[in-house]
Amino acid sequence: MISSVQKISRILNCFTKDEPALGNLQIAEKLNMNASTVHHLVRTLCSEGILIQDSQKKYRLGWKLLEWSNHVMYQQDINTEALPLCEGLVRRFNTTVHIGMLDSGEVRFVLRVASSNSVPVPTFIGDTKPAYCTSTGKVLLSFNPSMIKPTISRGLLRRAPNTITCVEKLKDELSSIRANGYAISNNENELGLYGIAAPIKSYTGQTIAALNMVGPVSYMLGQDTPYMIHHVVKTAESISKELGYISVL
Amino acid sequence: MISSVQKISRILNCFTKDEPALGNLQIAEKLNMNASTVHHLVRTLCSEGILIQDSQKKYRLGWKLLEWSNHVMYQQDINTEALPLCEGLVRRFNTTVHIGMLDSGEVRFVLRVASSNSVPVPTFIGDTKPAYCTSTGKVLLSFNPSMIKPTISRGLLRRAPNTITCVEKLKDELSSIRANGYAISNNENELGLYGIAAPIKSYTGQTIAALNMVGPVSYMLGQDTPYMIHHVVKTAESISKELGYISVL
DNA sequence: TGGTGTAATTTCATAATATGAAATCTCTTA
DNA sequence: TAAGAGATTTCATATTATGAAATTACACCA
Repeated sequence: MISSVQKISRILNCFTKDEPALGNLQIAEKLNMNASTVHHLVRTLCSEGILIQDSQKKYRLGWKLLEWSNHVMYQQDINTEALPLCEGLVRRFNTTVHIGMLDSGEVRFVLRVASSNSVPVPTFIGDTKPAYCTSTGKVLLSFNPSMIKPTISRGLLRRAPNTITCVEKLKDELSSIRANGYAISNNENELGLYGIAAPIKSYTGQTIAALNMVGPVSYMLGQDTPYMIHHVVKTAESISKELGYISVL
Repeated sequence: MISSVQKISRILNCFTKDEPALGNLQIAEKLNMNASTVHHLVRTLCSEGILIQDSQKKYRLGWKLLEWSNHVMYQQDINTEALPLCEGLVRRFNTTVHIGMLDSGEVRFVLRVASSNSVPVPTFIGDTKPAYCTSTGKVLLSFNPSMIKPTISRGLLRRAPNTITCVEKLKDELSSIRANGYAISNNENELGLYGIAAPIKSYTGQTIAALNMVGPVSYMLGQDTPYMIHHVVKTAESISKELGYISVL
């Protein structure tokens, strides 16, 4: 049994950066659904502003999604408080900056800031990545120890040359991250990427999110890395100070 | 007959800035729907990431909406190209800046930039306002003459002391806006607000959106208004140059 | 510890809505 | 202007959503 919610979700998922506009038949084919069924759904989605139909009769994601996304709680706070600080980092280092949160034992990216100068990095808002082999995830785990066991129990698969696949080594790594106040990931999740992450804390002291800056290994190591780390940590601290409290995820 | 799309849309619309978290019964009451019906929908919405359930069992808008909103076509381009320029305006003048597009004869705001220093202005992304009595709308109308007639035919209601309610006067106003390259709205739509708007054009020369800067009348007239206008126009031109082409709405 | 109240969640027979094959419309291209 | 491709509509039927009532979960308090 497939519910209407799932059908709608699938339809909206058809639209991507590479295919921002789709015709009725294109959607129906992609989803292996009947064209008239899709048509009914798509028409109603249009009438709600969730899709719009452009001049070539292709459908596109609509303004209603913008409206809703602006009410997503953490997004509100992040836009007001964290965005300008993240943009500062991007400008200073020509990198890509993310904010990630733990979601069911994985890292979910809720903010991404890059510019046309940023060294390109393939990440997307809403994506998840494993927690044990990303700088963001390791920060979140080290400051949320209750999540360590469930993460480990799913297994530590090798994903890149330096992935930590030994439970004991991971625990040691998380301890030193907790001690240092930041995490590094160098070729641990994706070949060629180097990330720095630091905790963002609420007023209760709980680490609710992590600030992350990524770039190609060669680029990042060609910079003054300690200086970068210092700025990531300081920025995360500023965000923590400003954010106050977020209760979600 | 009420479709599943509408039901879902209504549920998501329940979540606002003021009520970012709602329980099952709260939603059911608001919508006058059966609690178990709402529950079924809400559960599936959670499993798709469209809602999330927080630690107090309240539901909130979820990360999936962020993901989709990032694929909304104009949002992509606007975030990359226009956002930094808008932020520059906000910083320089301590105002609130919008980008609006024509949508079925009304102005739909697709971007809003403000800061904690901005003089507060009550506007929201996704909102619509009448075209004939807002600076943004007047710019869009004056550069898209085919929309003038349908707008007028809905009537020109007085909404504030200076609303233009005479068709001839509006046509004159639109001509001079076309000649000047910018529009002013002073107490025309909302009491106490003063707006400046300038056209954003695609490479075809078509005006596809308008840049708008608003503030309280007293604040705006206390500044160097011509200087502000100059900057709004210049910024809109820069965005036009960068944006290239947007085909939606 | 147990009792009470509130809200979330589940169940399942029934009511209501979604489905899809085929017909029709609407462009675009030759 | 004819042919083709895709969008759109129709309507009898299949499928899914609905909601009253039962159950569970949990917080608060004596």
